[in-house]
Amino acid sequence: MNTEAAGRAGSEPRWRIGQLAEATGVSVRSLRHYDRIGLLVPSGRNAVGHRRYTDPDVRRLHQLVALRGFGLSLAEVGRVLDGTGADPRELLRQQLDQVEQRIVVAQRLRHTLLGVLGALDDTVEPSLPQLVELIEGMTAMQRPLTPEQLEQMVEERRQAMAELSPDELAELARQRQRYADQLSAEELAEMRRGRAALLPPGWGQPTSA
Amino acid sequence: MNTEAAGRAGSEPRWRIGQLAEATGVSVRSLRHYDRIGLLVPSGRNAVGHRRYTDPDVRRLHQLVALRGFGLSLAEVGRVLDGTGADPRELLRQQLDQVEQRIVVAQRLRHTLLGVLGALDDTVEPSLPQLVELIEGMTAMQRPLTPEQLEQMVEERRQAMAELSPDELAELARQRQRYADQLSAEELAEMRRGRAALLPPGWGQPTSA
DNA sequence: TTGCTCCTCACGTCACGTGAGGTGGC
DNA sequence: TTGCTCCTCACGTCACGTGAGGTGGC
Repeated sequence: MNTEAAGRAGSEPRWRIGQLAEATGVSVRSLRHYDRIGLLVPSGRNAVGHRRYTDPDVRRLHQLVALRGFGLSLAEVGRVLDGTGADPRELLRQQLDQVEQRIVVAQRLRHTLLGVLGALDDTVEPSLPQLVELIEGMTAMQRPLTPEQLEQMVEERRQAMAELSPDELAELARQRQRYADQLSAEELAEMRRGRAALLPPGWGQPTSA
Repeated sequence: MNTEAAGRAGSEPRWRIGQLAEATGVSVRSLRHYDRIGLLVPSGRNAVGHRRYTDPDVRRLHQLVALRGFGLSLAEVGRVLDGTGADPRELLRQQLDQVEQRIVVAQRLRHTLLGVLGALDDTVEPSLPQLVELIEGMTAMQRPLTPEQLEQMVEERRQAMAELSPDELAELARQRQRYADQLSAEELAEMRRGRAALLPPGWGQPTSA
């Protein structure tokens, strides 16, 4: 009597791959991939080979997505779901360690980037070689620029400045302001600290046009 | 007169690939890779085809490593070094954005992991399905477990508890303590908060054996 | 003369994305 | 009957790692 009475046995409302993808946000391609590697093999196929997922399949998919979200590899996810392999809590602890490492590394990189950007924002359109030299000096070399390098950059900057029209200067100032407006107070402070570390004393003040 | 007088012309002390790798920490395989994709083509080869790097090549390598360290792809690095492509400062700003995004995501994940681990440390060897259910409940579903789910887990835990020998219980307590000792006060606090979010009120207190 | 270094394929990694070319389902 | 969905290859991604099999350099 019901609309589209599905097979009664064991409640098997079967999902098509596209429906499942739409409902879970997992791509069709990913679902096929999980099938191929044996991580999530649909319980059935229809007569022409189309995948049909059952509710338990869907449940496994949810678990898969949750574990994958913790950064486990698909191989690890498979081992956890199948009860093989190490204590999953140990895996989660390792993930925690890795995430904390990643945070530290990313924060260090953020600091360096702010420093370099701070130094660059103090320059007027440095030439590419100059810029690369600056980056090189700040990172690979792990030390501030030498006074001679700096003097040369300053001189070249002065030259470039002198060749700019008032309009161009105004545009540069606007650009810089737009960028500064996007930064938080904390980021600006960090940028200043980074610049201070790179440049010799007395170079901290922005050349307010 | 000198030992191994190299070619006088333009100071060309040529490096072998192995020496360069040793000196810079970049693998031989990476150097060959950079050669193949045209990012760092050694200035010469000897009679039998061995790569020979000049000082300018080494300089470019240093710059390459610095830029790569900012998270630029090798394609972007190539464009910056060759002066093609967009303003490198714009690239660095994009990298900054990405790094900050990564930090936020990683911190969120860290928080979730601490919450799950906190909840798991309150249980006695949950079965794999239970554990996966817990993880599923905390993440994919974005909501705490229902009272029924929780009640079932509690009951199963009680069963598991009852089947443990005193020695096994003591070992469990030791394990848990060892893990807690590795955590900072801040992490423990965050873990408690995570657990509080997962479990209904009144479930916060660790069952101190 | 013996290692040591170097060479070029070429497949593997990881989790899919992206067509190509074709067939059934609603 | 027309789209829409689904199918299976199979190559591409990204930055290399890792042998295989072989030849010159010190």
